[in-house]
Amino acid sequence: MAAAHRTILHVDMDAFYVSVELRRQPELRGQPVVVGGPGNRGVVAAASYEARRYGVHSALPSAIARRRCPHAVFLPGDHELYAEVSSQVHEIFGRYTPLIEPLSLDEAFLDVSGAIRLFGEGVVIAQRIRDDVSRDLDLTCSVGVAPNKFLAKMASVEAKPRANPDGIEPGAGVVEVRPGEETSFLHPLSVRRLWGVGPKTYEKLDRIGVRTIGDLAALPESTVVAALGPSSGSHLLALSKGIDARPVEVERDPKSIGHEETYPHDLHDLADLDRELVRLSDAVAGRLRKFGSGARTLTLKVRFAGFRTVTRSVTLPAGVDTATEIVAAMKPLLHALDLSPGVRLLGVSGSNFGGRSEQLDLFSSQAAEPTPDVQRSAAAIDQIRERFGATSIGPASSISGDRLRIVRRGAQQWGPDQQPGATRSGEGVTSEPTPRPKPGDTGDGPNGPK
DNA sequence: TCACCAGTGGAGGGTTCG
DNA sequence: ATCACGAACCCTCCACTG
Repeated sequence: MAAAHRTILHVDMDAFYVSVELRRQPELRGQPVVVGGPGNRGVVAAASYEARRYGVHSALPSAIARRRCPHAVFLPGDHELYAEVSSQVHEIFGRYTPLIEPLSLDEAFLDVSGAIRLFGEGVVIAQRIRDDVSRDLDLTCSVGVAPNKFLAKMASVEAKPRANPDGIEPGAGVVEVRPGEETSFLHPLSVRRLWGVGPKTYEKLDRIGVRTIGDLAALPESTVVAALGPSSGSHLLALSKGIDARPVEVERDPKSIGHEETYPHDLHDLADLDRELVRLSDAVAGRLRKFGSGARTLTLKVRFAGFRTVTRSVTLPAGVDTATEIVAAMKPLLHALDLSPGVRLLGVSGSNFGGRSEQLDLFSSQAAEPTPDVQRSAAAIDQIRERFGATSIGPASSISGDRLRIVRRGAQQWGPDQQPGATRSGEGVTSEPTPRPKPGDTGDGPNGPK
């Protein structure tokens, strides 16, 4: 039988990317430091608490961050290093429970219900994890302890340090919401804090007089469902009462795989767009093969100058996993659009998995079925990249006219570097998907409790 | 022929999160 | 006066089937 209640931890690293940078540049400690895309079209991925005092926070456009805090040190970011450190953090979690659900490089849920006999209460485990992380990795984190994921996440926010214009308040480090305390903890908070309430949903709730989580919890389900729809409505109402039965899920298969890129300058030339389409398709195809499944549905995303965004999709009879096939499906969709305003962003993604794609072994010629050339050459490309690096080979049509280098900027994380003249060779597009900046990390930010 | 119903899957857009 | 990237989920509309 299931336990009477679970003990869930939400662990959130403090200013993660910045803190990792400070380990190798200790002379920057105590200064405002920002990690993110430096260009005009970039955003902040992480800000030190010193920088947050000036209103700099995750997802803030870099241009604004620079204005708010001109003396801040801006660093470009090193995703590979953060991933490496993240796995070391993960290893520490593993000392206490195998039930770990990573939310991003710097956040995870842990179900420690079964670890209490061995290590002590939830808060004890939380503190031990903080001690381990501090001692072994020289990093700090904040931990929420609660009977479910939602409350644990809310609690970790309360546990965090806070930056105001006047200074930095250290956080409690660990905050627990005990069974029975759910509503007293939750109800005074702004409904904006609910997981799933963004600006639009807040607007709808505001119109029916809901400001706090308590306001929402007091409403009949029919009212909430009428305002927000059946799915979101009943879900948010449950959360407002502190109810969240979602389990900590150790491994979840992705439901879509895609790449998109914002360009330092809007693209007008169809040849440029076609070339970019090939590049993105090639990146997606490579990841589909690595994942071991073809995508039946392919979606093209175009953001025009002026920010209007459209998507166009097709569903094929069978899954595909080669650049050739993806380009063949996407090109007509792209060409059917009026591209005259100029294109700011292009994206390609695959979903609806299930098509064929066994990893073909190029050099042992025992392919089970007769293999189309496209697939055999795709497998060859994967192997060459495996051996010689992601930039070693790319589609001929992704080579830009004015230089002989294969242009694979790919794995662009927080926006274009901008610098119009500078060439950038960079990492292959086939690397892992990009992480996140998160506005909520600051604890208060632009929209605190009203 | 029309209207309606329920279910399904696709297309397109929107919202939210990290 | 500036807004990245990757992914999940939701909603609405529509075509089609029976």
